[in-house]
Amino acid sequence: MPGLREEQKAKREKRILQAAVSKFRECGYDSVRIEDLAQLAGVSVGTVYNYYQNKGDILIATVAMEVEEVLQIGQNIADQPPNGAEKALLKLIFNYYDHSLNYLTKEMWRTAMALSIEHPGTPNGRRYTELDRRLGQQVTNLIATLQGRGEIRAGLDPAVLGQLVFNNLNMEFIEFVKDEKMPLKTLRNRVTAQIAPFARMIAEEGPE
Amino acid sequence: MPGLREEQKAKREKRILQAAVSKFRECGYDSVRIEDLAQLAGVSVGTVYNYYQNKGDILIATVAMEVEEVLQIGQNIADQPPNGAEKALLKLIFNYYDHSLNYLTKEMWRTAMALSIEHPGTPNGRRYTELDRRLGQQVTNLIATLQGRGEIRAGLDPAVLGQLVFNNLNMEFIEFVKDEKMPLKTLRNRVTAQIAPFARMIAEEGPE
DNA sequence: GAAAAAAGTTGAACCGGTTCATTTTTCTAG
DNA sequence: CTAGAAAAATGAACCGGTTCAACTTTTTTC
Repeated sequence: MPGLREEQKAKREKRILQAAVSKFRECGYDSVRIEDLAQLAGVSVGTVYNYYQNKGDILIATVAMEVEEVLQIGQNIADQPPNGAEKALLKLIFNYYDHSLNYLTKEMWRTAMALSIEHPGTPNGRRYTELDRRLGQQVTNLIATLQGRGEIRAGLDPAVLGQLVFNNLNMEFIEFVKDEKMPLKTLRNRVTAQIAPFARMIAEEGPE
Repeated sequence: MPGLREEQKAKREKRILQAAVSKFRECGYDSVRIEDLAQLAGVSVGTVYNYYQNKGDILIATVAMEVEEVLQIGQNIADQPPNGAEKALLKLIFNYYDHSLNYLTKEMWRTAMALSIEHPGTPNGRRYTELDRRLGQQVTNLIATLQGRGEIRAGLDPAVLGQLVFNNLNMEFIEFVKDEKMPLKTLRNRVTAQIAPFARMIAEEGPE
């Protein structure tokens, strides 16, 4: 049997996370105090710290839920991409972008990214970095699939191209969340402007 | 005449910045307290805040000094690049990388980057972003110069290529500072692996 | 089912960045 | 040279994330 203790632990952890998702979205990460979350979840401040190492940890947990979701969808796209390097790459990338604000605000993304850069060795930092790695891997997988189909030049290393594309989509996403006023459409346009010529180049047959 | 007040203000600001550069390098950004800087600079805590908006502001000021220096050197490279897209791009990029740890530690870079992402609207955040923009512009300028020489395909937009290259070198630099153990050599190798094939592609003549 | 052990909860205290009312220093007018 | 104004310095107090010793609840043992 599960045991009373385990049951209550699970319930508390969930309540804290739910309080966080709702409060962070409503009031913004910075202005939400641990005390607010504790109150909403019906526990004490100390208990919050029994379930999460620190404030950032709570945020990363919510970000992880979101990213797991796009990774799931991305899996299908990477496995069965549409024809054409440009179309396939943009489909995968737009999948990431279009879901990015479903549960998270730009401020939450900024904070999560800042955390992973500032404290890369902490569990939170590592967890976010690991999610990034899996996203990058998915891009590489897509490119490998396209190359297997003969839609990308044979001489190019999928891992290198994948990293290049991922670095780019990630950096553009950072610029997107840094600017509260930038609409998704602009992000899509910017990345299209960069990926389109790149896709053409890696798809072309070499000169001779 | 300059006036006693102005003179003392300049002297104090400089002393605070010097205290910061030395303490941040020696003890690490996080573990240095404003009180430590104040003490070393011979002023009170409140006075530090008269000269800098907050702790991050002091860091950005030191980062800015470093970046201004590489921008200076980069100017010459962008104006008179060596022959060959790959060689020219890598020369500019390695100029950035090789100077990056002259005055700053990886921790200082991480904190500055995190700051600019987390608080993009603040003066500090904007200042760092502006430095990034100028670095990116320099890459674009280099590519435009190469294109003018006929070393890069005429059909490609230098601004797009520049952004693509800069996004990549910037992201790889972030990975570099996130990993305390990664040597500069590894960073150079990683970025070379990505820039080399890219340079070949944008230099090639198109198919027909 | 009672006692001891283990696990978990609690909130007051700590810490360091930041603020601001007060005091000190410098400048200006007469 | 002095009084008043302007500018700047000061450090105690504030604030919120984090810690931890004391307390409560659950589980285990006999």
